[in-house]
Amino acid sequence: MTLDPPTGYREIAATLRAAIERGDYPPGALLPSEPQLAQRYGVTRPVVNRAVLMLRNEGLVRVERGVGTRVRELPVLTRQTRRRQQQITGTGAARGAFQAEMETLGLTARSDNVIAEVPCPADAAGLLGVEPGELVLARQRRMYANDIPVQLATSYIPLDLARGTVLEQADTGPGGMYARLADMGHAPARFTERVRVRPPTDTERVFLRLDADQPALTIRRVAADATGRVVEVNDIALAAHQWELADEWDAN
Amino acid sequence: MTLDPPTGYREIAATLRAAIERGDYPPGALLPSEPQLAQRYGVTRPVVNRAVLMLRNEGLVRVERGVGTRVRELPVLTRQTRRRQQQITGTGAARGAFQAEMETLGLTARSDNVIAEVPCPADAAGLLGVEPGELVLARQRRMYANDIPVQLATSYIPLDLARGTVLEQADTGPGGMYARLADMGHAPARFTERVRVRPPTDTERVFLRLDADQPALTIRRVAADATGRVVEVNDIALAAHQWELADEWDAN
DNA sequence: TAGTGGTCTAGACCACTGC
DNA sequence: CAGTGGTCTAGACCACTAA
Repeated sequence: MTLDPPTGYREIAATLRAAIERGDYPPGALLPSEPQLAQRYGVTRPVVNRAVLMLRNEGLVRVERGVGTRVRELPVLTRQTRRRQQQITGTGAARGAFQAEMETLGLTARSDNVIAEVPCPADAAGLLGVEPGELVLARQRRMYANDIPVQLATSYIPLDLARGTVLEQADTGPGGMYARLADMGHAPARFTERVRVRPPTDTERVFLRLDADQPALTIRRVAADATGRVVEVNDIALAAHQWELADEWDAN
Repeated sequence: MTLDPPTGYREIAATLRAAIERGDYPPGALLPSEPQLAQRYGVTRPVVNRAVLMLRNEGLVRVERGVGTRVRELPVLTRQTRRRQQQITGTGAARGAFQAEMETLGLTARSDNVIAEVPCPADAAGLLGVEPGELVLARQRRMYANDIPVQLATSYIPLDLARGTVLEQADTGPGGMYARLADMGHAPARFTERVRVRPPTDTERVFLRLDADQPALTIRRVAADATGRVVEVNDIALAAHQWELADEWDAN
């Protein structure tokens, strides 16, 4: 236990972190300005800025330019693995899973879609069996909780499966995309998911309101039909500080 | 495309990142010193330091004090979910799973154990049904790849189950800890895993050689027996940049 | 001892915001 | 306009490492 004033940007960061967790600065509140903090702790502003940077990287606070530094507002969100989502809600009900989870937390869920034919990302081309840069259908879903962006999911589907089908429409009907793929004889039979933590892409950083130093939590799901052909690659991006991934299963 | 010299710490960071990915600085190599980089880019050293900080937070480089800044040596490691590990290797073969994965990558796996009775961490006490601070058995396993620390896993087991049993020994015999719990009539029947990204604790930071700003990827697995009693809480900590989590399953 | 990064001072100018 | 954070200069002193 130290009663001395905090020295060094780490101690200043720890002091601010404790104050936030204690509730001195509730969610949505502004921290004192950096000049004020600098005077309070007897250091120069770059030192305070460095301390605040730690809290930003943790996702504890977020800067609004020209306004100030604000305490994070949303609680931590939980995402059940897709495998669990299917067990609980039946195939293809990702939309419902997001809605349900947000409602559990007392949050308002909202999402919108952007659908376009785009050049296939290089790291997905091999999986989808197309040339890098070849056009594929991209279905991007942007999800919000209390109107705060929290998740960005982009599905890539080969054009020979998607073109001229309802997969090019915003509403894919009952059972969603996977039910339509099943109708076409390409029911997903095997899924893989890979979770990574990495710096956000520019798209992810802007949409998820991340700093350049804040990590994105990413999930790549690959769906293959019974023949082993990959029919969908789904790239999901989350703010790492904002989410928890959950799984649950029985022994054997 | 810009041919101008990089300006600002972000561009300098991007330049260095590109040089590393291009192989100009191979794994294990030292970057030029910060004074050298400052002169090269026509900025002061704090600016270079800030650029290098970005690369450190990404896990791309690591500082050795008094020596220099070194490019990360290990490739990205993969961890199958425990559920998958069980499917593949049978119950309780986590040790084998780590060994096998490292061998696949051509790395040498090693691990050691620390076993002790410790006060139960506050956030595990409720799950284990003990008072906060009450003693529980802690089995900590530290894992290395090519002698580089890569994973720290700590199991907490209630003392009334563990005391006087082989669970207090380093070697728990064939089938491992879960087989012994089964012998005692407390076979794990239901597992939950929760994945979080957060700043490392001091213990994690030191063991995993993380900077204070680098995130840890953590997994908390809870094992309950058939009666629903929690018989183990396992906290796993990984360097977030170093690992990929993988899962795989069949539809329905 | 010389070289490394860790950290700080005491300024400064800038873009952006809300009034 | 004043206030916010973003970023930089031009130094400085420190602890640590390797020789």
